[in-house]
Amino acid sequence: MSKKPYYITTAIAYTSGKPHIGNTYEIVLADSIARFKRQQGYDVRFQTGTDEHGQKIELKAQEQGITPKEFVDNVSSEIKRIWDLMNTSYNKFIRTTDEYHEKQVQKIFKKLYEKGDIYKGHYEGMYCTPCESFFTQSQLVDGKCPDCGREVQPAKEEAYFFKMSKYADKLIKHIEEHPEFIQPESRKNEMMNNFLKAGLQDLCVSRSSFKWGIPVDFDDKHVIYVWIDALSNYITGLGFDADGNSDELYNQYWPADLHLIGKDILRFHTIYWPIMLMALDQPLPKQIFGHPWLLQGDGKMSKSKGNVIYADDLVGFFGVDAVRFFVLHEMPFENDGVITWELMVERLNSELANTLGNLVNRTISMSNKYFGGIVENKNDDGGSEFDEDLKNTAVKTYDKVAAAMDKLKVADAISEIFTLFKRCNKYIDETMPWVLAKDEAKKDRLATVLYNLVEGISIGATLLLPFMPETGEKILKQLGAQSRTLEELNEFGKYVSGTKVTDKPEILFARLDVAEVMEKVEALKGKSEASVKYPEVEKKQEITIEDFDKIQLRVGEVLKCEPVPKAKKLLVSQIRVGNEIRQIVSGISKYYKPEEMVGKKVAVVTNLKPVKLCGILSEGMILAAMDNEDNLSVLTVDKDIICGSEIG
RNA sequence: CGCGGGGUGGAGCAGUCUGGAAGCUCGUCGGGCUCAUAACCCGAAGGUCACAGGUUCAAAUCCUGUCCCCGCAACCA
Repeated sequence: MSKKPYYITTAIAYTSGKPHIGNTYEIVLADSIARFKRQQGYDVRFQTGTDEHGQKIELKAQEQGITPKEFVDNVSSEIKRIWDLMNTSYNKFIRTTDEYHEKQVQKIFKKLYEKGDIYKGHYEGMYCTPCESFFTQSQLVDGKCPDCGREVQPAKEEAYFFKMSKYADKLIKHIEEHPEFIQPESRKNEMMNNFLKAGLQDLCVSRSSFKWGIPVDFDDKHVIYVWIDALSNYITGLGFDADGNSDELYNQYWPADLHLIGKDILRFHTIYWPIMLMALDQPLPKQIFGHPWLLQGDGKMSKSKGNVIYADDLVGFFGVDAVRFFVLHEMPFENDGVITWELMVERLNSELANTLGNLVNRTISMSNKYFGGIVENKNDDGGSEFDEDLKNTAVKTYDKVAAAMDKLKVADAISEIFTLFKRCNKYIDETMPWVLAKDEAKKDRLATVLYNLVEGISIGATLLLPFMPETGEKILKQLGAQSRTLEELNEFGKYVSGTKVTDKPEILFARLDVAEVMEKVEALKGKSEASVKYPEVEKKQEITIEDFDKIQLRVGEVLKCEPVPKAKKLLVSQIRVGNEIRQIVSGISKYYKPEEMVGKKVAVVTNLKPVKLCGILSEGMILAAMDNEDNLSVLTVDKDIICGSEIG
């Protein structure tokens, strides 16, 4: 009897930097699903990897003075290290710089080109020659290059386009006929209404503005842009061949059962990717789940805010399984979840240490104390109804977990398991083993109570394996329980009567003190801050004193300042510069209240070409300094000096 | 009228699609117990489900409008 295949993938991680806990969440989620499916008897293939091309990487490598390949080798192995640290059971770690992948991507590109689905066209826009970049009209700043401020010329660049519209109707039909295709369902409507029904534009699938990518083999001025390169990983990782000589693996596992991705890239996976597959005459994946994000307490995590939480740090404090538990349990199905150190500690203490750890510990201690560790089923229910209730809960847990997992509600699945552990704790209070122990006549009853407990915990621990593999194993080992199949979880009493539990129960999760943890976290933060302190000073082109002299700087006094209606970031100031009064708009409302600005003597650029911002004329610029942590300070003069004075 | 998410006991969230006694975790208070990691079990207090209208026998849930918060986009000269 051959097992049913189940192919699950995560998005491949972009190798621009170290992944934070939000990125790590995805792989853990996928891993728990993969492990659960294996437990259910599926032949699971689980693929993850790294997406390693693109301009951003080219630039970062350049900054560090290494080749792009060296750069991505470093980051990719770091990502892999963290995936391994999280104890994830992927079968395949693909890198988009792997040779077989690159070769197939070229073939796919060529095939689609020959078929006519990809055609050579032109990307039109305004071009800045020194920056080698295209901009749309709306991106231009004052009609000039937004990066360097130089003149731009209207230009056309050759590029390849994918005829998306050709397949749009077919895709719409597919989505409508397969309600499970896009999950959660609310996202489906978003995709349909915003993109598909509005009409698909042809997608630009090549670039010639940078080199770090897979070259188009029949036109080497171009590299293949991220869509075709990255998305193809799901099939190239199985040995797909565009000419029809695919590996056995491909036939076995494709189409994928589940693409697990972040909600931000749902569009690419539910529109571009299916269309690519249609163009290749390949079946579509069965389901795509755009999971929500894991956010840090004070807003979205970002390196510049210095509030990034990394998986390694968390694991260092709490251990792998506690972190797995946290991200899986705390992440709701549709809305973004929040992670803070305090919350982490709270969960660890209440659920893991108190409910679970303590339960295992007290059960084993009692077995040792009363029966020298031997757990025997004497089938003495003592005439109580508690046994029945406990058994019922235990036996039904698997079905509840499975039902939740079918809907990808991993958090709910875990909650179900903990409901069982809580039921076990309650059972102890109901049956009061310590009272039974005082009565020799109730020895069989006592034995039965402990047996029921051990059996209940065994069932829970087995169910826990996909989510917290190490913990599940540890518990089963401490109990001396044999591994069992899922069918055997629907039956109470599979624990072998007469087994001896460990005589030295190990603490599974130690309680932590929030204050102490926070102290250590602060220390950790301090350390990393000290080492990354100063911002990099990028080298701009050298200028002469004459160039500098072109800029006219003056001291100006803010007479009046108010917010710009309809604009979030802008303040408009009336500034006296010598004998004239200028109106200047600045994007500083996040940092200064209008009344704070009034009276300040600030540095002003007075010969900038006036522009309109949100409909308001701005005649100059107030100079301000800004750091990486989102602090901004306007430059003021340090002695009282008359406004209009020249700066230079 | 840019796009989207959200406002539910002190905190964090579920419930909203498919109306039908307001639920979970933490915290607080009271009690029980002592096998255990000061843990476990029971009970209580605490909510006009942002606000205002509407539909309905019945609204946290459906409809309309308003206010507030948070992302993204756009202006950051």
